[in-house]
Amino acid sequence: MGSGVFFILPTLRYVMFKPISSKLDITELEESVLQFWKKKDIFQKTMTEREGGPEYVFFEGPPTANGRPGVHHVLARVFKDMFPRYKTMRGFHVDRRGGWDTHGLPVEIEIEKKLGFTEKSEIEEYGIDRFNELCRESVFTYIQEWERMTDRIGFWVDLDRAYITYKNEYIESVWWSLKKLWDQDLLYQGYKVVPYCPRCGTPLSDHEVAQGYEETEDPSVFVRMPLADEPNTSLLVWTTTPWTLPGNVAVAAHPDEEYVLVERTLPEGEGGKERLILARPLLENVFQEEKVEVIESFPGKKLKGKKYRPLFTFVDPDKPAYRVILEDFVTTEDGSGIVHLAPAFGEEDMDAALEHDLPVLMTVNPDGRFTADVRPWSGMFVKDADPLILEDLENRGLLFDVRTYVHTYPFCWRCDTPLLYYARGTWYIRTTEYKDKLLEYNQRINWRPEHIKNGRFGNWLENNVDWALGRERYWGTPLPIWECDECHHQTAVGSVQELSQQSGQDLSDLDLHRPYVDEVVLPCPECEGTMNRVPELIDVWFDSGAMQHAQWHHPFENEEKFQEQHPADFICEAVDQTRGWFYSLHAISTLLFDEESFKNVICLGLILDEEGQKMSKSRGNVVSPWDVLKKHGADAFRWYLYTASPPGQERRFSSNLVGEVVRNFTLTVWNVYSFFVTYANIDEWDPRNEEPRAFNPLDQWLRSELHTLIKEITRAFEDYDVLRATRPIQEFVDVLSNWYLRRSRRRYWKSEADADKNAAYTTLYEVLVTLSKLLAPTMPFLADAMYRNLVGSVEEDAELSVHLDDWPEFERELIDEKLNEDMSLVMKLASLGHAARNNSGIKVRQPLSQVSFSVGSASEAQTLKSYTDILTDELNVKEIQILSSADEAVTHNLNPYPRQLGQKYQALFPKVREAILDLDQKEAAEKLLNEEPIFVTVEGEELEILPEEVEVRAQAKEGLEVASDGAYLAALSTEITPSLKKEGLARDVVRRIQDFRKQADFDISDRIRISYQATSDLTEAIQEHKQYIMEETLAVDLEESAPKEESFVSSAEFEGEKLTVGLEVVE
RNA sequence: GGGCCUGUAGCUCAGUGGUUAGAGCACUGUGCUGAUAACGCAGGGGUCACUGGUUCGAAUCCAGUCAGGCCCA
Repeated sequence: MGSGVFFILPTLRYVMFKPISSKLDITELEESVLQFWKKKDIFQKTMTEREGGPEYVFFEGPPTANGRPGVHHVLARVFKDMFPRYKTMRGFHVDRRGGWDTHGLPVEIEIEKKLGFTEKSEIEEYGIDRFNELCRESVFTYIQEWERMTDRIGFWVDLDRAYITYKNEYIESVWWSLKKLWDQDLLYQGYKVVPYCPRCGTPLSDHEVAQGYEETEDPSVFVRMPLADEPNTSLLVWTTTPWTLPGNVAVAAHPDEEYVLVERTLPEGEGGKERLILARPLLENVFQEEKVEVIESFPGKKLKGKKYRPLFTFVDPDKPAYRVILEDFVTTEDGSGIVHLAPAFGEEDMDAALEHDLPVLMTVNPDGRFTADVRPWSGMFVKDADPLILEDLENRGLLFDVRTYVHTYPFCWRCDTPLLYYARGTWYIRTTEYKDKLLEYNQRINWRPEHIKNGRFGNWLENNVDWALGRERYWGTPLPIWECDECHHQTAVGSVQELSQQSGQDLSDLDLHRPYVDEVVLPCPECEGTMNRVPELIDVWFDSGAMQHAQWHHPFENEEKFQEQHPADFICEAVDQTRGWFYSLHAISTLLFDEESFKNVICLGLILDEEGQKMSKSRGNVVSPWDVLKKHGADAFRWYLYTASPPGQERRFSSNLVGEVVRNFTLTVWNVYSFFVTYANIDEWDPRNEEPRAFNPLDQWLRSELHTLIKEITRAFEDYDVLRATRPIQEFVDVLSNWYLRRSRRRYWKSEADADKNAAYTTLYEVLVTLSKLLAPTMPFLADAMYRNLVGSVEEDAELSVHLDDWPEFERELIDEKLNEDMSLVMKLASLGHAARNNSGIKVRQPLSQVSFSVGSASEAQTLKSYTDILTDELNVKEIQILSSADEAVTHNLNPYPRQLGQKYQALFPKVREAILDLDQKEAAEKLLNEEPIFVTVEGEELEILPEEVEVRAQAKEGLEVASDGAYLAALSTEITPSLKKEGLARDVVRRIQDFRKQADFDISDRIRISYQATSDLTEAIQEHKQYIMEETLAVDLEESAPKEESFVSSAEFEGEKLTVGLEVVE
């Protein structure tokens, strides 16, 4: 033990490091680190101290604080946290501004529920002003819990300066961007087909629609649409919604499917024959048993542009209509392969209408009843008119067949009315015009996981449709477009100032929300009329996507800040944001700023519960982050999320899995750290000392591994590869604790303070300090606690916190790959040695004379020779031997490596393999082990087989305690001589006394006196190894006598011997 | 219905062309320990979702099927 201990009283002892308990109280540690950060303003300092450094730009995707934060929010937040922390340590300045998303339907629904509303109209009756006030209050219902959670998990984001989407300045910036789009003619009014409840008179959101799918039976109708230019020939057209037929403007066929013209005989009484066109794969489906004659067969393309006579002519189309168009969405699984298109009542129909410039016939009123134009059924609910429409067609000979069709169809979740797909006028952003740029700029983004780039996100951009911006709601950013009552002239307003000017009143204090903004009227510049704001709000996704400029109130303020902070270097959200925030950022940036919005993005998988179900409020399976935080702490929680699976993959989560991290990783780090602090303090070891250091191979190896680790981790961070930035640290800590420290332990508590000991401390110190830095971005609490004790206690000018220090640089000259490989061979052999001992049933405490190893090559044998010290010690044997193929103990056989030989000889490989196995195995093995080639003849050709192409496996002969794995084998000599036996007994004595010391609660460095009584063989062993026992147990005296009364007395039995000892501390 | 992802031990996940599929946890046995709520060694536990194909060789590549998830219809 440290020499100083003897002469200086403990209380006076100079303690370099703050003593720490070997038992870690995670919660207490983390809380104290949090307090320290707060007290010393560390987070602010990480920003201010890096001012002037290069900028690293992070965008916070704003959450909504009207719900409690869950585990999935923790997931996103810890991933968001690690890169800014890392970049800060690399010298970058990161402005980590927070944000809150505050508008939107979910907020409104909460309030509607609270007020017990079931109809939209109730909101207006209640008053939009009061309603919106409630929304405004509710969005921060849980803000304190969000702040508490954010703080507790160590997500450093500046919430005091957070942008808030409902603020006037924010809305004004959004208005500016909308005006800019308007000026570029990218904002327009058009139709969007939405799921619509005719009874409630409102469109439904996707979420609402998804709740109401039910299986239902609808008519499956085949109608004839007679071709205009070919007599007695009709297209056979299919629909399940007869009420949409008066709105028909075209039919669609698939361009590449095969279509046929058939002739059939009309039933008795109708006389004659008719010709019909339909898809060939559906012939049987349509005609079933009936025999028809196929006249002609052709691809769908041929039908393009064919004109037909409309079924109804209630409304005059304002554009050319009634022709065949080609669409890929047409299938030949149901119906006839020719689909009727009514653009007002189907999204695909509407898209096709836009693409082919077809008219849109509005034959249905918003209440779900036919318009006055549709004379026979005017005012009738469309579903009720179905049979009448069919009857009409039947009478006119246009109905071919009516069947029934069972499918899932959405119903209103409130009133169970079947939903109609119905075109509503709304506002669009013409993103399609920028499709090429959207795609081009997407290529510049580094997506994690990569497949999102050209997969989910790329496909979404490929199939880009104009962004439907309008919402007929209340709590959101109002669309700043005013329209004249008289001449319908429209104008967009891009700022409060503009609005003031145009309205002729000072509106600088106007709340830009409804209903106040609706009260502002403008004089029409084109006529005498007045202009009112259009009723729509905008999609909340536009709100959050606009944060890239709106958070700075750009362009009204902070121009420099905006330039500096765009685009983002890094953003991170879950994969469900692909078409949400990721898209809205990308689209707005592309259209407005002509560049990508973010350069790197981590797209997280969703968190599932233990059963693999999505966590959601409605399912009630949400794991509260607080349960995890209280039990296991934030570091372990974070570490689990980083290391459990690739970030992009969905993951099952449970609190227990986080507990594993604590046991496996956190505590291991802690134990190494606490070991170091304990012994360094006892030895008064000072990292600044300039005493000589003699690094042994283990030190060199550990440092080589450490610098390899720094290199790997740094590369992984630069690559946004979270698994590789974390998992290797875990592996490193494992070998640090279970190999380096296990093998080096005695160096720390031997008496001499020599160059070897100094080297051991130096190595461990460097490793721990470096680890604290490597762990800082991911385990910020533990890392800082370690750093502040290890570095802060020593260096006067040390940084206050690891998070203010620089990231470690690896030193190339310390990395020795050969050494790394050699050591892993040694560890492998140690493991085999343990296995052999285990097989023998002889405990490790019993020294044995020798263990023999067989290895795979001459160079490995060389390696083994240079590390015999480590192995003799680890395996408690006196001697290590190397087995050669000539030895009696072992036989060898050959295992041709498929990888090498298979690639080299391809189809010949099986024969090559045979030939190798046919050789004299012993002779061939000998050559290969000496790194010489062997030769085989295959199909008359002599082939040279190289040593690296064949594995030489060792097998022990009978009668030895062995363990083997592939080429490696350990054989143990199991003879226990009387001398070995005594040595074993002495070690047993040491083991018991150490145990008693622990039981007696002596201090690690206490010197003791031992008195003992033992059976005769044991006594002999103790006497023979007296010096050894005294050294190991820190005894100043070891004598055979009855224990004194005041001493700690205990006894033990082992190996058939009895031992009683009395221990007393030397004062 | 479409797109993307996933399916490997009881659980969480590695393995992306090499014949003998791994790790950690959990379980059983055993050993070690004055840093260890640890650790070492061993054992049980697998139709690599299924079917077909390519290949000397497939968990891995291809096609299809099934199941789960997300997004969109």
